[in-house]
This record gives sequence, C-alpha cells and structure tokens, in this order.
Amino acid sequence: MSKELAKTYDPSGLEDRLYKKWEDNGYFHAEVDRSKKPFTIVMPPPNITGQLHMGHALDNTMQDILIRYKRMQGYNALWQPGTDHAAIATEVKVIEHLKKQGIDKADLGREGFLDKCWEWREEYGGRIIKQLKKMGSSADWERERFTMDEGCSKAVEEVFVKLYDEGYIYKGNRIINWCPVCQTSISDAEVIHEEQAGHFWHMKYEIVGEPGRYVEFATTRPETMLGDTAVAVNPDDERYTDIVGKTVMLPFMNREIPVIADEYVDKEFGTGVVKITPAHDPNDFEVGKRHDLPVINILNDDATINENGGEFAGMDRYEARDIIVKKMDEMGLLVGIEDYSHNVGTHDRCKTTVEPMVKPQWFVAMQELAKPAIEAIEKEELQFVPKNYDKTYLHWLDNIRDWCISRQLWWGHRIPAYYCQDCGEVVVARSEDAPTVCPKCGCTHMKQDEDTLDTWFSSALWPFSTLGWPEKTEDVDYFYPTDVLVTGYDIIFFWVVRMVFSGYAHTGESPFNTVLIHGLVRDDQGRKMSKSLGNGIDPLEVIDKYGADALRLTLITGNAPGNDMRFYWERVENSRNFANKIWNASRFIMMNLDGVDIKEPADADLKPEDKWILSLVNTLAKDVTDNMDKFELGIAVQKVYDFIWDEFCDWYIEIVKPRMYKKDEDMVSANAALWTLKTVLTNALKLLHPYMPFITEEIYCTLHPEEESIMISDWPVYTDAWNFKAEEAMLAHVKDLIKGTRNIRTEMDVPPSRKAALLIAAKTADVADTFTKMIPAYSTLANASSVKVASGDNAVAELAVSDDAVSVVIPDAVVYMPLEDLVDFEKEKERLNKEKAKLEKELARSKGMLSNEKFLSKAPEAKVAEEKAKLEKYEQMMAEVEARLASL
RNA sequence: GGGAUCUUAGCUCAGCUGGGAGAGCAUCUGCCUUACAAGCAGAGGGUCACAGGUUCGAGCCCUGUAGGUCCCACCA
Repeated sequence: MSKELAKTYDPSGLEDRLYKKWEDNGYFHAEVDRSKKPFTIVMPPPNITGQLHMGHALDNTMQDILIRYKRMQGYNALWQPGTDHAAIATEVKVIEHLKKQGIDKADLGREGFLDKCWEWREEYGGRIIKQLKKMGSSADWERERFTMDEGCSKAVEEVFVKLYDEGYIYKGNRIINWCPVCQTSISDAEVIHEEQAGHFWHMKYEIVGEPGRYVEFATTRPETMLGDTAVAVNPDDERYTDIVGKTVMLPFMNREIPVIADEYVDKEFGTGVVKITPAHDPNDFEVGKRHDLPVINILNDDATINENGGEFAGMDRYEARDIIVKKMDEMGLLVGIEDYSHNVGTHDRCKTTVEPMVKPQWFVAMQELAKPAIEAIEKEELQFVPKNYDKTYLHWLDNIRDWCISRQLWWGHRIPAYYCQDCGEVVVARSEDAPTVCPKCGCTHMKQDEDTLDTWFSSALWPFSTLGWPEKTEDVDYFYPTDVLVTGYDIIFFWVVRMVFSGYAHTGESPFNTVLIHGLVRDDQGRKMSKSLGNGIDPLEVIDKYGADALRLTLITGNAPGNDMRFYWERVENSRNFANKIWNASRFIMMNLDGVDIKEPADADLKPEDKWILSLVNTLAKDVTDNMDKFELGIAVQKVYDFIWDEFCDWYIEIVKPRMYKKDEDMVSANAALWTLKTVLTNALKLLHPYMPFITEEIYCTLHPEEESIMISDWPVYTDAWNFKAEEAMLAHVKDLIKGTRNIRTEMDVPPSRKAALLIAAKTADVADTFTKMIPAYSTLANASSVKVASGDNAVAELAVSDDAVSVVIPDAVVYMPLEDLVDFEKEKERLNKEKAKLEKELARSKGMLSNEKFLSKAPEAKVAEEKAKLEKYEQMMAEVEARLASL
C-alpha cells in the first residue's frame, strides 16, 4: 500500500531522483507523430559563458510550465534546447582566461585561438544545461543544439549567400560604432546611450584671407577637430551667408577647410556653426557625403590618435583632448568652457565609450526585410503578450537602419566571402563551394574574409536551424513554425525582431505565433542583479535551501506579465510553506487511505461537502485552463494555491475528519469522503504539476502506485457531472456562519449571535451533520430546539428552526448583535449608522442598475433576477437597521 | 525630443472586457487542536496620486496636473 511520507517536505534528493526518472523514461523527447498536434517552443539559447541566473530561471520556468501543460493536454510537445556560441562574450572570456596563463591571443594565431575557444565550450558549454535541469526543465535534451554546430553553421552560410545573391547583404565603407577595447565593430543595438557630465568647448577657427575674423562653434569632443574637413552653417542663416564658400584654417593641421551650408545645422543651437568630422560622427558623415568632403580617420583601432593626427599621433584620445584644449587656449582660439551633460554611446558589454569610425563592414539592408515583420502584427500572425510590447517592436522596426553584421573577432561564423588577391574580385559562397580559382582572373590567390558574423546572425535563425533547416526535414515540416517564444523585453531588438524577419525571409512565415514577454528579476531593493553590485542571488542556492518547486512558484506569482519583479526570500519561504502544506495534506489523506479499499461512491452517498469540493475543483480546472491559455500563468497558479490551501485544506479536510474517524460506524460515508479526498487531490496535483513538478510527481506516484508519472497523465477537464451549484451555495453559506467559531472548543465560548446562526445551520438537514462533526461542542447545541437571542432592551427573540427550514433567509442574524455584548449604546449606534451608510450605497447601486435600460436589455436574465433579489434583501435589511436604530 | 509604463494597506505587488476594495510579508490577539507551529482561528490597517469629465455606477474609460521608472533618438 501507500508508502510512508516524511513529516515535513524535504525536496533535496527527491528532485534529482525524479528528474532522472523522467529523463530515463524519455518523457521529454518528442518525435514527429502525425496523429498528434505539435506544440513547439524553442529555448532562447543560453551563452556558453553563462551560469544560471534568475533571468534564466524565470524564463525557463515559464517555458517549462507551458510545455508540461500542453504535454498533459495531449499535444506532442517539443521544447527545443541548445546553447549559443556568444561570439564577443566568449571571446572576451577566453582571452581573459588565456591571459591568466600568460598566453596572448595574437601569439596563438587564429587556429590556435579557436582551438582554445572550443576547449572552453567543451568545459563550460554544458554547465548551464546541468543547471537548467535542476530547475526541472523538461526540454528535449536529445535534440540539444549549438549555434556553431554543423547544421546551424550550414544554415548561416545558406542565409548569408541567399541574402547576398538577392542584394540584401552588402559590403560598404560606412560609419559604424567601434569599441576600442574589444576592437571590433558593434551594431547600433549594442550601443547604449548614457547621460554623462561633460563639457562644451567653445572654440573658433580663423577665416582665411580675413585675418582677425573667426567663426565660433562648440564641441563636446575637441580632439575630433584633427579630422575636420569642413565647417557648416545653415543655408538660411543670415549671419553667415557671406562666409559660405570661404575657407577657414584648421589649427595644428594647417589645412584649409571650406565653410559649407547644410540643412542639418540648427540655427538656434549654439552659435549656429558646426565643425564637420565625417570620419567620426554619423551626422557629419552624412553631411560629408552630400558635400563630397574628404573623410580623414584620425584614430587607431585602440582609440589612440593615428598618423593623420600630426603632432598628436600616438596619444590616447582623452590625453589628446586635454592637450588640444590647452594649446587652443594658448593660441587664443578657445573661447570658453561650459559644463554640459550629454548622451555618450557606450558598448553594452564593456561600457567603453564607442567611437564612430568609417570602416569597411558587411551590412544587411533592412528596409525591405522589415516589412513582413511589421505586417505580421497587423495580420495577427504574431502577437505579443502583454500586448503593449508590440508598440516597442513596431517602433523599432519603423525606424530600422541597416544591420552591421561583421565583427573583427575570431570566435564565430566566418564570413563566407572570398577575395582575389590579384584582381580584387569578391566571391560569396557556401564553404563546400569555396572558390580556389578566381572566376575573373583565373589566379589561385583567393582568401576568405577575416571577419566573423554578429552572434545574433545565427540566433536569428534558431527557430528553424535547430530543426534541420535548410534541409527539408520532417521536423521542420511538423514542428515549425513554433508556437510560443518566451523571452525578456530586453532582447526584443536584438533577437525577436531578427528572428521574425528571418523567419519570413527564409521560411515564408513567422517563426512563432506568440511572444510571451517577461520582465527582469531585481533584488529586494529593486536594483538590477549584477556582478558588480554583488547583489545577484544564485538560483541554485535557492534550490538547495527550498527546492526547485518553491523557486518556480515564487518566480511565477505576485507580478503581472511583462513587469519586473523583486526577489524576496520571504516569498520563497512562503512557497516552500505551500509545498509543505500540500505535503502534509497528502500525508493525512494517505494515512487514512491506508488499508482501506475505496470505490467510487454512488451519487446519493456523496454529502453536500463532497459535492461542494468536487464542484470547486471542477470549476478550478476550467478557470486554470482558461488562464493558462491566455498566458496568465501567475493568476492560474494563484487559483490553485488558494483552492488547495483555503478550500481544500482549511475547510474540506476539516469538515470531513469526523467521517473518517468513524470509519467503522459508517463506511459508506467514510468511503465517499476518502474517494472525494483522493479524487480532488489528484486533480489539484495535476493542475499544479506544470508549476511544481517535483512535489506533485512524488505525491501522485505515492497516491497512485499503479501510475507511472503525473507528467504523462491527462489534464483535468471540466465536467457537467460535477456541477453542483446548490451545494456550492450552501457550503459558502455554512462557511459564513461558522467563520470565527471553528476553533472554539466549548459552548460557553460561543457568543449568542453565533449560537443562533449555528443553530439554524445545524437544523438544516445536511448541514447539521457537517457542522456538529466539525465543532464537537455543538452537538448539544444542535440538539436544542431553540436559542434565545437578545434583541433590544428587554426584548428577547427566540429563534426556533424546524428540520426543513432552509437557511437562505438567515445570514443577517449577525445584524442582531446582542445587547449584553455591547459596551454602550453609542458604539452600537455608530455601528448601525455605518451599516446604514453601506446599505444606502448598495441600494443606490442596485436601483441604478435596475433602472438602467442598457443593463436590463443586455444582461442575462439570471443576472437581472439576481440583482432584483439583492435589492429586495437590501431593502429588508435597511428596514431592520432603521427599526433597530429607532429602538435605541 | 519621441514613446511606453506606473502611482491601490506599513512594505512589495495583484485587481482580466466599468457592477460589492485583494494577496504575501509585517503588526496585534488567542491557540503545541491527534496532516501541517514551515501550522490554526481572528483583528486592525486603504478619499485606489491629484483635479475635472462620461455613466444609474469609475481603481478600471476620457482630459489635464504632479511625481517615478524604462525604452528609443545623430542636436554639434
């Protein structure tokens, strides 16, 4: 029979054991099966540099809940996992790692360095996967992929070649964001703009041929003047019309640069004059293109001044800035310095201030590709949950710029472009078609591009590359497009947008229908968890202390979808307490089931409380399903939580205890109770399983030794057979009556008003049973024929109730607060007035509703009738309150 | 500069299409009651930021104000 369960719930040991069982039984694995409907989620691939953090824990918990839910509903549920090579992140880590061993990246050479990267991946790539398993993630690990494995790399080449052939990928000499520390180009999305305190240096250049006449301008980056190739004013600016076309002398460089007119210049801002540095400012670059200005790059890759910087060559950019300002001052060309706070672009990974630079890079032309991704929202082929994130998504797509995809890194997918060393011919080809002979000049000096691709280039293909694309596999055909993508709002731009346009471009459809967005997990003070602050909480530590189920429940409750949440240990404790609650309730049930053969009771043998709880769990199944289908995971589990704790444990189990203690006297009744306990618990466990997989599995298997696993059991479905509205209403009523009295042991403790209420309840056929069993002190009361209740000075009301009196009339017995319990009349008056005010409000509301034609015509009849009944009740109560007030 | 979002109990937050203000934690009271003290039974505590408006009825819809947070953006 049932195994003995420990007295308190201890997740340690149990979780690993169950996870291994699931994995060994192959429950996570999904294969093409045309007889079932697929449900697919691709896991956002964690970086191989990564350790599990709270963000992953939340993200994966949400996915696991959806997958487990759909699996129980009978879908062929595939959760496709894998890891990301994370180009720059990994490269930086490996370089650091090598540095500690005294090895320099350059010394190793490309091949040697890549060997080290692969070694890294072997060592650390699987670490996070192990940690995800601790969370209970039911992903199909047999299908685990890696963004740089053979298949994914093939997909990358395929896409690159295709987009190149179609003209979407091009190589261009354009201004890009350069990180001087990482020494690579980065995309716009990787630049974060931070408000920084800086200065505005007001300086002037002398007009050539007009000694003593200057143009004054202001700049935040004086050192860029070394690369100035013009000074610009607004064409409509009358102050400067006479100097347009003249030249000014650029100090230090002794270069004459023209004064040009361009709309870009704002007359109102500063002096209305802008120095133009096409090589180091995106706007200036555009101006330069319009006016055909030379582009003079003054920076080396590490942001020191290069040979174009004359005397400043070799200096760091900031050192050069200081000296230039000093020297300009000495030359009398510095007009003044103003404090100024402005936005500075920094690299999101290393926080280094980026330098705009002109360099030859590869780009994806986004304008056309973005269109289907925009239309996807209108056509409802793609929806965001919560919905408002589609605005963020659309806004970004509407303002999209070309995507710089080349990186000056070694770790990543090497760009499949080959250059002829002799004639400069460019060939873009898949590696199996890599040219050895130049198709133009016939030489054999072909060399592959040194650069690699942005890490998001491969991630963009993840939903289909993992399923075997570009091969026409069964998997792609069956599992694609996927159903839901779960991710944080912070990578909508990096990843979601790029997956969507890639999906349309290469597969003709959106890679998923729904994007479920979640927020960040912050610390208890609302700060981001970060390494530098040291405020991060390790999910594994939480699991060790309280178990994965408690962590999962904590992460999923208590906040609205898409919002950030704070992490509190107290909340984990509460979750753990809930686990313990279920554990003990189950323990109690199994103790009572031990040695008893229960069978399904006849309908007539079910007591009202049995029907009541069955009805509740039935409704619960429906509600939870509805909520989960709307991705309201937190609400869904909150309902299960409330049901188990507040209804099932606090009420049903308590009500039913006496019946079990009297097994020998009335086995029919005990059987009905036990059967109901087992059935309701089973259903509740199933509803909870997606959220708390471990404890539900352990209890389920103990409760049903004949069953293999709750994971593969059927999701509870609403049934009309358990629709017991009358019992629901009655028990709700009983609860109301007994409230505040349940714990009272002796009759003496019971205030008279309660006694009256209880008596009435007790006299009501079925409730009496329930009731006297619950509160032993009441057996005497229940046997009484009447109870005296003080009502007014000397007036004593006697409440007598016959056996068949239905209790619908009574709740307001509470209104008759006995005088002997009152401290003084004033207090009673106050209370009654309060009551009256409340009733007045209710009456107004009720009358309002009933006089509203819209309400009367649109609302269902039952609702109108209900409202009418309420009105009558309120009116009656009002009359009573007024009478009582008058009597005082 | 543009956009999003928030303001509800002491704290952190729920509150779905308008129809009787909720949870967790904290506080207070009483309980070792035979599933659970990681528990049980209760209590207190809110002009739902402010001002208008729509409505029979507003935490929810509209307008405005104040304050907070976040994202986007090339004003030198």
